[in-house]
Amino acid sequence: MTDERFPEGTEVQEDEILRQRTEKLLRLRDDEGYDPFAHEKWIKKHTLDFVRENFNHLTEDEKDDTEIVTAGRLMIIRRHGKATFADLADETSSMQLYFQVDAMGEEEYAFFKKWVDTGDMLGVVGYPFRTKRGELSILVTRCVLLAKALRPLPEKWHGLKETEIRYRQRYVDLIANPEVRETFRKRARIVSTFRRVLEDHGTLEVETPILATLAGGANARPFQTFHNALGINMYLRIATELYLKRLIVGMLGRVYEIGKNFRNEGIDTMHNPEFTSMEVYWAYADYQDIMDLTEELIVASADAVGSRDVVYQGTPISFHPPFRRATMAELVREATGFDIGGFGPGDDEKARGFARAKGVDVEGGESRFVILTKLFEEFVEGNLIQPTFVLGLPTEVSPLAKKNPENPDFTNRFELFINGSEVANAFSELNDPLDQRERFQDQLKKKEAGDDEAHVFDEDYINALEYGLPPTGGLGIGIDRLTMFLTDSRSIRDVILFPTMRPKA
RNA sequence: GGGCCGUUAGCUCAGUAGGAAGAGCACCGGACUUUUAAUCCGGGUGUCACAGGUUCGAUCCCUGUACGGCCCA
Repeated sequence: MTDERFPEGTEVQEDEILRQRTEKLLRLRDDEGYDPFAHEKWIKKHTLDFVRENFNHLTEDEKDDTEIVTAGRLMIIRRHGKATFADLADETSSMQLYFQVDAMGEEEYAFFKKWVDTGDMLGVVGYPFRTKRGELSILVTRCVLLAKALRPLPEKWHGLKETEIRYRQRYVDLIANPEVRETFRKRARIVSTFRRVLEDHGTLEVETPILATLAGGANARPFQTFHNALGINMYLRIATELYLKRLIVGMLGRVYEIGKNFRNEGIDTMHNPEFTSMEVYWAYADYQDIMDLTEELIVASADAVGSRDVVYQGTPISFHPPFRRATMAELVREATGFDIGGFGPGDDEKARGFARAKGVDVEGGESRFVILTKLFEEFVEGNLIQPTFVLGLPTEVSPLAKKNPENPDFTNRFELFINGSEVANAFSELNDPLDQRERFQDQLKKKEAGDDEAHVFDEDYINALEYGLPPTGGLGIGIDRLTMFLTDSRSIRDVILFPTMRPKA
């Protein structure tokens, strides 16, 4: 259906409010010669927060002579004939506006009354005052329609709840739910806290390829794509690790990268196919130094968004250092009675039997170290509610970590768990190129045995190690998950502005 | 991948043991110069997610599909 008053090709929506508002916009242009979309800028001198902070001293019925020039979105209008109250919201706050024919003049007030609707973007000039009822307000002397809203705002009292619309049309969610804006501000504060702490430690921010011919550095299936000009398959990175360590070989000393990784796996409340991680590598440091750094980053983030005492979905979580530190072997022994120390090289089947007896799914070829890891995942992980460093992960599941010289079956590695989820992973980096080659070969065997999440063999990375990687400590932290816990967000989608969604239709 | 739940007006939600689809807010028209979920008078704006089936008749019952949510793997 088309209408000759709409530009060629414009589809007139069936929605009644959209149609009315669009017609109103066209009448505004035709009848008044006023185009709200013609404005290029507005000199906004004051935020609503500024007004609130600086004129809070005003008492009932008191007005200040400071001229305020501000702007924002009109959220709600209360019309009373020749006077109108409205709530204006901007990026900092919101404030009541008072439009009065005496203060604005007949013509200007009539224009406002006839053409301005909720949702519109409005430039406002006026004076701060406090109403008889005690509400700090702006007495408007002039208002300028800066952009017209053709679609109605969601319900003023209940807001927008429908998760599907909230995620797909985040802009509506952000308009309707100010607490969502606050969550993303907190996320930004966490990220900038990371940058500040890392740079205070002399760490250089770098950028490494997202698009590469190999996707290494983690156990995960990558997204595949194709480069037309080169005629080759390429992958989206699953981790930044191997590139960053090449930079340590290249004598950059301390480097970090904050950016997106992509893993081709399922979506749930803890996983989004693209997520943000921070990885950092320090030359000459070991995993103990990195544990201290991890604690510092997380405590500073908690401070930045509010408090070290957090309640996550009803569960109190304390971010007061030091965090608990325990080895995987200890934790599994406490939880299940499985003592890895009692299982020798020939005891893999015995270990599998133990796991089967505990009801764990066992395929048949697992080593006692894989069984230890499975028991950890099954019986320990979910109970680590308070921040806990889990140390001493088996070498077999840590192909990039340096072995513990006292017990080479285990590595100098830790993972940090919060609320039962892995938030950080760190280790003393394996820098022996001969050992690294063997580890990659083990991974290759796993891949050939059908594990399509096994690490890829990266020959150039070995080449880099052959030039000499100094002893190095490295860390990866999942920014999204940390943000969830620090903002009491139930789903990872609540801390990602535009989460991955299946297209409609 | 499996199980459970959801999808009704722009938004938040009712509803029908199967008989012409409802409320509040929003929106439209009118009144109103201190309201703040303003109030008062008048107006319902809908492909009941989609496609089949059962039935005289389906938003409701059945099957399938799509999208979303939660739990599990």
